[in-house]
Amino acid sequence: MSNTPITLKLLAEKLKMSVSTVSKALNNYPTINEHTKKHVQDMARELHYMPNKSAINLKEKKSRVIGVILPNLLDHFFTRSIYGIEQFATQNGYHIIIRQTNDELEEEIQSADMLLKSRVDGLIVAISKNTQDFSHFNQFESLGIPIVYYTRNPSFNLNCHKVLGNTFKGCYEATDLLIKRGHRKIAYLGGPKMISFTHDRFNGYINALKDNNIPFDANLVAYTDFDKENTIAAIQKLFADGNQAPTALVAFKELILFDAIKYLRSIDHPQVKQIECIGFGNNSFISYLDLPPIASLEENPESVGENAISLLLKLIDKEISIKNYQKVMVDCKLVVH
Amino acid sequence: MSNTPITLKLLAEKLKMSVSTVSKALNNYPTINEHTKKHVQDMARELHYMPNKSAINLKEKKSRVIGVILPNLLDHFFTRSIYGIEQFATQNGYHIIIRQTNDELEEEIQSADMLLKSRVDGLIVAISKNTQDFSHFNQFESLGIPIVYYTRNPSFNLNCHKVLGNTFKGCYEATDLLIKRGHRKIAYLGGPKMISFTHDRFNGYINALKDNNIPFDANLVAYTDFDKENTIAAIQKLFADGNQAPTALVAFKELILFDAIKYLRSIDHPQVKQIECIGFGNNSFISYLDLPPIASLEENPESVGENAISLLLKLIDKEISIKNYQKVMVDCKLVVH
DNA sequence: TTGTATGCGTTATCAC
DNA sequence: GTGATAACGCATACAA
Repeated sequence: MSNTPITLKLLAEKLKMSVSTVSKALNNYPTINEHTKKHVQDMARELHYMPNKSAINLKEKKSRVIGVILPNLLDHFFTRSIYGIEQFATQNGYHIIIRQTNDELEEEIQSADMLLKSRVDGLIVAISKNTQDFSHFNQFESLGIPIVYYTRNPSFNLNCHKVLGNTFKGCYEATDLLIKRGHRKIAYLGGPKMISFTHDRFNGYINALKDNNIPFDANLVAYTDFDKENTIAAIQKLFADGNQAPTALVAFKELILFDAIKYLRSIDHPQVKQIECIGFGNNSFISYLDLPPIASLEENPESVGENAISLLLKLIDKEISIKNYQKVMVDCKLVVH
Repeated sequence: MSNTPITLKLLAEKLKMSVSTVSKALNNYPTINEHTKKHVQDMARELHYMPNKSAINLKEKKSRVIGVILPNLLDHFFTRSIYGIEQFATQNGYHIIIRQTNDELEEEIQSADMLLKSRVDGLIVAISKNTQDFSHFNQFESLGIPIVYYTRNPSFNLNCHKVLGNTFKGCYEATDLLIKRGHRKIAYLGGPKMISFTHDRFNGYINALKDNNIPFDANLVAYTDFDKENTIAAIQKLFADGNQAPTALVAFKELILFDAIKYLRSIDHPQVKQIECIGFGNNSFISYLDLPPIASLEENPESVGENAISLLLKLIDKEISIKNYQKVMVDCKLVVH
């Protein structure tokens, strides 16, 4: 029933002080007497005073809203990353607006436009699989609104802030494990070439082969994206030559492996039960699969998200200069099932 | 570079009008001349004028923030429902704060507290599996902050606004389909008894049996929650008597079926490949399973979420009186795989 | 039909 | 150390 929220003015009246003194006391101004400070703060706690965010934002000319652009919330990686972002944002008095692009550049552009109009204080972006042109993000930079790119990194080294998984290391360890288990024909199933899915992971794969003196075979490499047809085409390519067919697979995403195995079973591939797989994801559904990957690369999406927003808030607060481009790497973990 | 956002004042200066006229023109006040209106609106569009949300919220004494309390974002149902909520909220100028309770009452209470302090304009809640006492939500009601309960409904008929899936109908159709496929011993695997998981679904099951003249057998009913151990215990109970073991399963959640099948395989149950299952969920991972459910009950979570926030906004805007308790049902759809 | 003045809750710049 | 006052951007009661 006491439905008038308590304001500074009310607090001041109760305390028989001026609004400005109360404000300063609550904000720990050095010029305020310690005794008054305590008095004010006690009363504020007692009356459950909560500052009005809208008033502060108006005063500070901030929206306290962060925009997050990502391809898809049905991908567990992004859902989990949102969890990390949301937690950290809330703790720091920010809200987030999530926009899904369905991995389409066109929708990414629209999302950027919408978020610009929403006056976001900063942007966290996982680019779409075909984002090559970044001009739709220029307007943010020119307004001094910082952007942190996360998970997905433009292949060409754009000058930007980024938070990425250490997929090189992850892919190296996965490949190494498969080699240690006796595999020699290990295929690599890479993702969309435009983004970081490719380079770091591929290099990890290559380096593990090299360090174990296994010659690289270009026939054991294929690329796909998130479309099942492309994955099947890639698998067909890898298994085209029955004699040279791989005995193990490393994939840029675990989901791809599920499709791969499903396809190999559908064509009754004789070796399907022997093939060992590892991919990025560590999906909890693995435990229900008949032929599960032998290990997973846990990407710690919550941590990636948290690092992204943590960096973004530092940029917003100008603790880090917007031109001082940062690159943060988050480790993957090889989980053997 | 033009980093001073355009305000009403600037607009008024350019137009050589007063701020209030401009404001009224943009808000389509009837007292404003049509010609001036058009003039103002054209100029606003041209200069990309966007009203400052913080100022409006301050003026209107609203936070334009909706709190959403739910058990878990890793459950696809909730992720998808958030999608519906988020879309609708954004379109109407609201933001959402999501709090996960991990299905724990204690965390639910903390979340409610936190959201109250955030001055949310309304609340959307999916209660935890052991929420029986609702006193932590009383403070909202007494401040006139509306609450819509969704998906999970307190068993006892609390006077409240709710948006629920029509699980009765869904369960009826699922059971009916299994009967039509020749099953007579159909087990029902129910969820936590405190919430709506139980009653409506169970009644759907019972009614389908009755309408098909199949006697009800209490041995074919078991209850579990989201813990695997409890699910296994429930399955053990159902399959304790080899001769009377069910040949089909209806479950309150599809995920439960995955655990059930996994367990039955682990004990080499002779009939495991013949058992036909249906549950609520329609998870996309089904296509990777060796022994998938024969059908799924698609709950349309996006629609449930959208209905919840749509109702909530009407309550906030007082289009519906807060005491005029609403109940909205969203249909399920039986999807045969 | 348009303009003037006031206030929403807070912080900051002065003056006392 | 403390208090009056202006300002943030917008909406509206009231005056013209």
